[in-house]
Amino acid sequence: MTIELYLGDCLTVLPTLESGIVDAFILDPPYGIDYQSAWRIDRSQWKPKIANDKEPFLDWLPEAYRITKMGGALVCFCRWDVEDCFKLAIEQAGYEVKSQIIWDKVIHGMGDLNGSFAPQHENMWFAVKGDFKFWNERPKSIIRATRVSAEELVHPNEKPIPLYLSLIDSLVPPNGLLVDCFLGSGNSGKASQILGRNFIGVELDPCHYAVAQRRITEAQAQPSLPGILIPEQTRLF
Amino acid sequence: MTIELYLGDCLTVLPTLESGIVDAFILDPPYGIDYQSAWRIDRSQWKPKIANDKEPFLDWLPEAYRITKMGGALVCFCRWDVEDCFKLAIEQAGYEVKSQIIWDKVIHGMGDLNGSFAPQHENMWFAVKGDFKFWNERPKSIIRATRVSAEELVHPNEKPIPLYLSLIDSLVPPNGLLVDCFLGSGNSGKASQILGRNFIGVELDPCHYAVAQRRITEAQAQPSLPGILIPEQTRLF
DNA sequence: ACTACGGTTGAATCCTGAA
DNA sequence: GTTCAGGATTCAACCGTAG
Repeated sequence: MTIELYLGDCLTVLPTLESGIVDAFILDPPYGIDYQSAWRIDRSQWKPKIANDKEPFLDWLPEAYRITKMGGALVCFCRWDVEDCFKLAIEQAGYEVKSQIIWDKVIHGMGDLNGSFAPQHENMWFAVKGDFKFWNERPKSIIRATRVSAEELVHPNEKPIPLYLSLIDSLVPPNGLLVDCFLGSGNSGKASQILGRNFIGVELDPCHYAVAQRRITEAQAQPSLPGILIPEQTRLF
Repeated sequence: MTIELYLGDCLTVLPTLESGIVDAFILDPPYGIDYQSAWRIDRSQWKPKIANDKEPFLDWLPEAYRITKMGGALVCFCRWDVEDCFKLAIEQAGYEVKSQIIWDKVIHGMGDLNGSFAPQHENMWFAVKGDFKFWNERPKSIIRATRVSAEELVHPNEKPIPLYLSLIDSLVPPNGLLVDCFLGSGNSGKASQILGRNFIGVELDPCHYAVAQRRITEAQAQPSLPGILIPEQTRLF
């Protein structure tokens, strides 16, 4: 098993990688950043309501597609209010979107307290290049995993390790290669290491990179991990 | 409490209603996927297709918006692969989309067995007209409710009563008015009756209308109802 | 009252071959 | 070429019945 970490911009790192080598991308790109996008897209087709003229960052998609192998996959986190433009961009890069995956965060967030449902989920698009088959069991479209608690949080949009464990176990076969070019907290890499999959990670921010590198390379003996939640049933009405 | 049921097209019934009287719409329009339910070898057991289901049906939205009161709400079911055009149409009618609600069906469906996550959820858009406030508790964005069992199923895409109970309880205050102009099985009306909210229902198909009418007006003494599921926690990894 | 067990089903999707 | 009908397929949850 190999783990490679790069400090740098994915737009410069991805082009250095060979075509058709990646079994799966699992990543969590910025939902809205100040960036002058080179992405050519018919804006009349989507109406992202992103504050401060910020835009979803999508320019990495064509390179990601290039280095994905035939039969490989992509999982891209996105919030419900920007998911339509992510979906369009993923399709325009060449992928076929096959499923919407729901991360059930178990513990809800805040948002508009009076006029919106308490946000207890986040979305992912599952897309494939060519003829994808699950190497093992077929997973389900809802994955329950408790949010990382505020105290342990090292990155503002950190996703929990059990969530990554579930996704990686479904999508990356043994000896397969996982790539995350928005490493953030490094949890994708840590989960990849736990499951023994090959991993390439890229992170732009030196602070986040240092934290991620420490976490991924730190002692491999892991204590008990918090789990994916299998719900049981109780009556309410 | 009043319950009014109309046999007819919502495009002709809605215009006869007064403006600004509706607290909430909760409805389940044709998705536009031309789905054949319960595909089985024994053709006599096939459930009927949905009428007018070649394309998402959206023309009712402007009239729905007109008769919604300021501070009123709309919940519209849709599937993940058609939700973007529903969202756009809801916004174009004048509503503000505030939340994506996930119905966790507990039991997954079939779909592409090799290359898609087993579909275990359906989506709803929650949208408001003007300044909406929950009259009671703030609900969460994921609602778990087991699919209607096959024997009781009277409509191919019947949604379970506990799901409606949860939504109505959140969105329609006591003495408020709920409207569903795609009545189908009539479960929205039945749930409304159980909770004592005023209700207006419209259904185009005479067969579905007859069944819905019988169910809604039948003896009000209800036995114990199956429940919304509150998941508990189990470790997997 | 509880457990065990068999039967049934799904707002699917792909593929093949006919029309 | 293109549309359409029909057959094959998974698996966890649920129901009813039997013990």
